[in-house]
Order: sequence, then structure tokens, then C-alpha cells
Amino acid sequence: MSGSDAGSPGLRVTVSDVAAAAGVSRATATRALKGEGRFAPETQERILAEAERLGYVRNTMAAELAAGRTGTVGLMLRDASNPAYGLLFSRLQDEAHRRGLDLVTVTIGADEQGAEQVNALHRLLGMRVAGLIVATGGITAAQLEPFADQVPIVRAGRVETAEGIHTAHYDDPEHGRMLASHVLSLGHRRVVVLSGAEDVSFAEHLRASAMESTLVEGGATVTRVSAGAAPTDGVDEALDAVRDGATAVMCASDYRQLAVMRALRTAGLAVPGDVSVTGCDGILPGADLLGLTTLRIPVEAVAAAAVETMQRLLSSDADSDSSETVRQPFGGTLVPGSTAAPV
Amino acid sequence: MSGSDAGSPGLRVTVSDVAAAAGVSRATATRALKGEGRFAPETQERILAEAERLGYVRNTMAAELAAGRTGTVGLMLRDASNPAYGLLFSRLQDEAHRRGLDLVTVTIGADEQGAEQVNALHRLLGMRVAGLIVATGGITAAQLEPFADQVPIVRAGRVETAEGIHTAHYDDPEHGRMLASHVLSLGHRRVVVLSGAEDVSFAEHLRASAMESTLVEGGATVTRVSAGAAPTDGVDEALDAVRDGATAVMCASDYRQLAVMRALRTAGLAVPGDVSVTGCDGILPGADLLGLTTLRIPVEAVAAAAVETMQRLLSSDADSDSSETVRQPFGGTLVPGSTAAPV
DNA sequence: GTGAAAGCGCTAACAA
DNA sequence: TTGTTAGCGCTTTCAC
Repeated sequence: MSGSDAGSPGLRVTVSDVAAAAGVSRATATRALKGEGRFAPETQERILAEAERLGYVRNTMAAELAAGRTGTVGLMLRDASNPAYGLLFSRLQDEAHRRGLDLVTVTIGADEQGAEQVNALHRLLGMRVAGLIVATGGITAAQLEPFADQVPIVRAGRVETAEGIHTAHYDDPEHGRMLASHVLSLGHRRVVVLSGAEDVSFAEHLRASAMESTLVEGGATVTRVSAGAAPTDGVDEALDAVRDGATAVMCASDYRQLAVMRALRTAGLAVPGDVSVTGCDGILPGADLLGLTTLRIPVEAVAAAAVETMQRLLSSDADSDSSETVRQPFGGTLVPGSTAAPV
Repeated sequence: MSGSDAGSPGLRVTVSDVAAAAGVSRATATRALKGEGRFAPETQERILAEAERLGYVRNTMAAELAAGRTGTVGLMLRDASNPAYGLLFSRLQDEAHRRGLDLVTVTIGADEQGAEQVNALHRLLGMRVAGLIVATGGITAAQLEPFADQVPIVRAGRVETAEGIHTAHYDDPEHGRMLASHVLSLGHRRVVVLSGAEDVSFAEHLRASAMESTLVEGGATVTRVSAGAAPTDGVDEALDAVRDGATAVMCASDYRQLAVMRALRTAGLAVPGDVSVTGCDGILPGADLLGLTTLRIPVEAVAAAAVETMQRLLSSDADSDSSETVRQPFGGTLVPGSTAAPV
């Protein structure tokens, strides 16, 4: 808007400017700049030099609009303040980068309503991303499905039942089973299972349900506590059950486990002396120092599989909707720790 | 590419399609869709209905290209597997959202070379973002500076000396001083300061330097250990110093603190019985259970200030480069904990 | 209140 | 090897 825009070079430099400076046409400049098509090596050299000198930065929007395709994959991420999501994010990035995929991310607060989720989805679709990786439970299959046949969609972390939406996810039920078996093997027969309610955290719900049935099958008595989103929710109930005779508290996430341990400490109960406690996630740095008995979820495997699947879908899109819907569950590793001990 | 594209509606639906379906011109459809300009209410209703029915999603690239401006702010982020960055990311998002700013993020692995950083920068600039928030130390002022007068740039987390690049950052030296004062007040006079080298982590370097000078001024003897990026680097040296008589190990980050505590435990040394240990960051969930003596960095304040500054720059761009370069340091809070005790 | 026309910056045939 | 010519999908004066 000001007067002397031309003075300082940069973002408003166009191919035309570069072409003019190099004494060639726009088309030639375009080809030379991206190194595709035919052009004389010396011409390219000159063009590149001018671009450099002018501080030319290609306008991606214009380029992709004209080319009719996009080179980037959109990533919808859930609030990264949770280390488990932060790590997943990080690994997805790494993997994408390693495979030469460009990722552009939009996130949604952990507590956002549906409207915000859809908004974020549209932001990405509006950019006409080549594919979509969804790493948030907040968005439903119904919201995703209409686009599933227009752009490949891979859900990372959470299982998905909708047709056409591929997944690489944590095997939450299996995780619940593994932990429950461990607790059973330690001899516990009166156990509290503390988790977020189904609509609060589906993953926790899956884990907790599996824990419960495994425990029951193993002959244990289970007190199921379904709590809100806050880690401290339901902790009091769990403690009450402990005072009533329960010897172990199984938490559906490490956060709840930490909350329980705090409360236990405050209440003067020893872990694992008075009560055993388990969690699930195993991502917290320092968990080893606390000796947390938990389960390390396979973040790396899920990230790798998600990106790999996306890449495959991207390259095989020629032959229409060929393959089946890919659904890959990954199991984690039990981390025994010292917060759970024999009865 | 297939036969019946028209069959399933969605991403290839254009305004023209919507306009045609509603029996109006493209211009009218555009106005009605974004609710700006003049149009009859009933016309709009019809247009909106058709858009909905056809599953129209505006092509952002085309829209912004035509409009000549962008509504999104670019965020360059460092690897989010570090909870401190994950949290910063999360808070930046929240704040941006609260202020109605759209953020699009690209990340760079923690260990990436300069080329990758520049690549990421260009990805964002290529999108012609309206502003840039940089939350990674990996990119240098020199790389940013050429663009500082074309698009507002705010650095979040790390201090910046370059003209024209605004910052909202952690007051690392002050943090170092606070922790050192605390250690001094506990009576320690032989202290190890363990940090990443200057080129490994500038923040750690700043903290450690401040710790060292504060300690020295306080009459303490300091053993400075400059380590590599891995948390375990330099730990052995630190332990040697402890065996030589040092009574406290001050770590420039919580990660190093955890590594030191692990090593200490392995070596059979008690904390804080045999030696006191401090960290810095205070972000780890569960840090309280470990009783870490650390310093909670003001992530929220930095995020809020960064976004607020960006918004101000965005709205006041009319009056050219009016204001001074904004530089806002924020101090954190000492978390006493139980890993540091009187000598 | 609505439409026609001229691009935004770039790419991709097709000529030359 | 290089230039010419159409657009990509949308926005935006400026007439009607």
C-alpha cells in the first residue's frame, strides 16, 4: 500500500519479475525454477540467480491452483499439551518428512465443540490437501465420511469403523487386557477400574472395558468408576473403594494414575504397600523414576503405519478406490514398574 | 479422472456450480457465501442451501489468491515430543483461536539441519501467510530478517536480537539466577552446573551462564559441564564432580535433571541426602510426585503475549512499520520441591 | 440487488 | 529450447 514497494524485494516478487530480469518468458522461468521440462542450463543458471537476487518465493497458492493438485497432506491434531499426542505429532512429522511428504497441521483444543472441529476440517479441505491424517478423537466418522471418497483419509491412534477411512491405531482393548492380566497375576481380586466415561475418552473406555471383563473372567470383583475429563474426577470414589477393601486401582491413563497417587499420598496410603496402582500410556518422561506400572503405547508404530498408508493411498489413487479399507491395530508393551506389587 | 465425477458432490464443486444451481451469477454467489456486500436475504438463503446440498467447500487457495491477502498466521514449531514445546504449541493455538486467528503449523525435527528449517520457512511464506510466529531456536535471525519487513514476525520462547523481529520469550537468565539463589540459600558452595552447549541449546546456555555467575558471586565454587543434546551427555562428569565433593547439581533442563537422578540412583547416591539436584522447565506432569526442585517456565504468558503481539501487528499494518520492535521477557516461578535440601 | 469482466500468480499444453 | 495462450477458482470494482 505504501509508496516504494519496489524498493525492498521479497514476497511480492513474481515469476514475471524474475523472468523479466532474466530476459525470458514466464514459462521458461517457471520451468527453470522447478527444474522440470526443457531449458538451457545456462538459462536456468541466470534465472536462478535473478530469483535469488530478488528474493523470490514462489506463491504456493497460485502454483497449486494452476497445477490443480497439492503436494501437502493435512494433519488434524488434538491438543498437544498431552505428551502422548505431542509425541504422536512429532513422530508423524518425522515419518512424513522421511517419506518426502509435506505436512500442514491444524489443531483443535481438547475440549472444543463439534463446530470447531468441522471448521478445522474445512480449513484443511479448503487448501485442497492431497490427503488427510486425523489424530483426534473429537471428529466423528460422520463428519469425515462425506470426503472419504474424494481424498484419502487415515485415522491415527483411534480405531474407526466407517468404511473408506483407513486407520493405524492403538489396540486399546488388548492394552486393557494386558494390564488386567498383570494385575491378576499379582493376585489382586478386588480391583477398582477408573476411566473417563465413554463420551469423554473413547480410548479410555475401551481400555477400561477390556480390563473389567478380563478381571471378571479372572475371578476378580471389579468396582468400575466412570469419571469426567479431569484427571482428578472419580479419584475420591476410587479411594473409597480402596478403603472398602480393594487392593488395586487400575487407571485408564497415566494422568489418572498420577492423580490417584497424589490422592493416595495425601490420604496416607502407601503404594504399593497398601494398594497397587496401574496406568496406561507410558509416555511421561520420568515415569521410570516414579516406577509407574503402566503400558507403553506404540506411538512410533502407529505414526509410521499412518504415514506409510497415506503414502500408498496417494500413489495408488490412479486406479480409483482399488484396495480395501486398511485397519491396523498396534499393541504396546507392558511396563511392570513398582507401583503394582503382589497382594 | 473417472467417469461420473458429477455423481458424488464435494471438493470439486465450485462457486460456479453453486451459482448455477441457485440461478445466480458467480459474483452474487461469492458475496452471499461469505455474507459480505449486497444481496437479497432470500437469494442468500437459496445459495447457502445449494452450497450445503452440493457439499461445497471453498477453495482457499483460489480465494486468497484472488483476494490478495491471507487470513492465516504461520507457526514454525520445534519438535513437539518435548512437553515444553508441546505445551507452548497448545497454548499458542488456544490463544490464537480465542483471538480469531487461524494458525497453520509446520514443524521441524529437533535435530534438523538448516536446510530443513529454510524449507519449512519457505513453505509458510509460499502460502503468503499474514504473519509468522517462530517457536523454534533452530532458525536464525539471519534467515528470518529478510522477510521481517514484509510480514510481521514474532519469536516465541527464545530471545531475539535482530531488529524488526518481535519476541515474547522466557527470561532464561533470570530463571538461572532464581534457581542459583535458591541453591545458595540452601547453603551449597560447591555446585555443578550441567547444561547443553551454547550451540546445542541456547536457552540452556543462558540459564547455565546466569547460574554460574550468580553462584560465583555468592561465593560458591562452580564446575561447569557443557554437554551435547542427549540428556545423558555430561552426566558422568557431573557425578565425578559430586564424588569430588560437590553438594549440588544444577541442571539447565528437567530432562537433564531426570537423567542425573537416574544416574545418581544407579550409583547409590541419595537425593537430596547425598546431593541436591535442580532442573528447569517445570512442565512434566508428575514432577510434583517426584518432588523435583525446578522452575516453572511461563508458557502461558509467552504464548498469550506472542499471539497478542501478532494480532496487534496485523491490525496496525496500515500505518506501515510504525512501532518499535517489541521484546517481552517473562519470568517463571520457582518450584522448591524436595530434590534440593540444605547442605 | 445483481451481473459482467478483469485479473490474482502460476502452470501446462501447444506452437514456434 | 523458448514463447504464446489459456485457464485454475475465486474476488472485486463498476456498471446495470
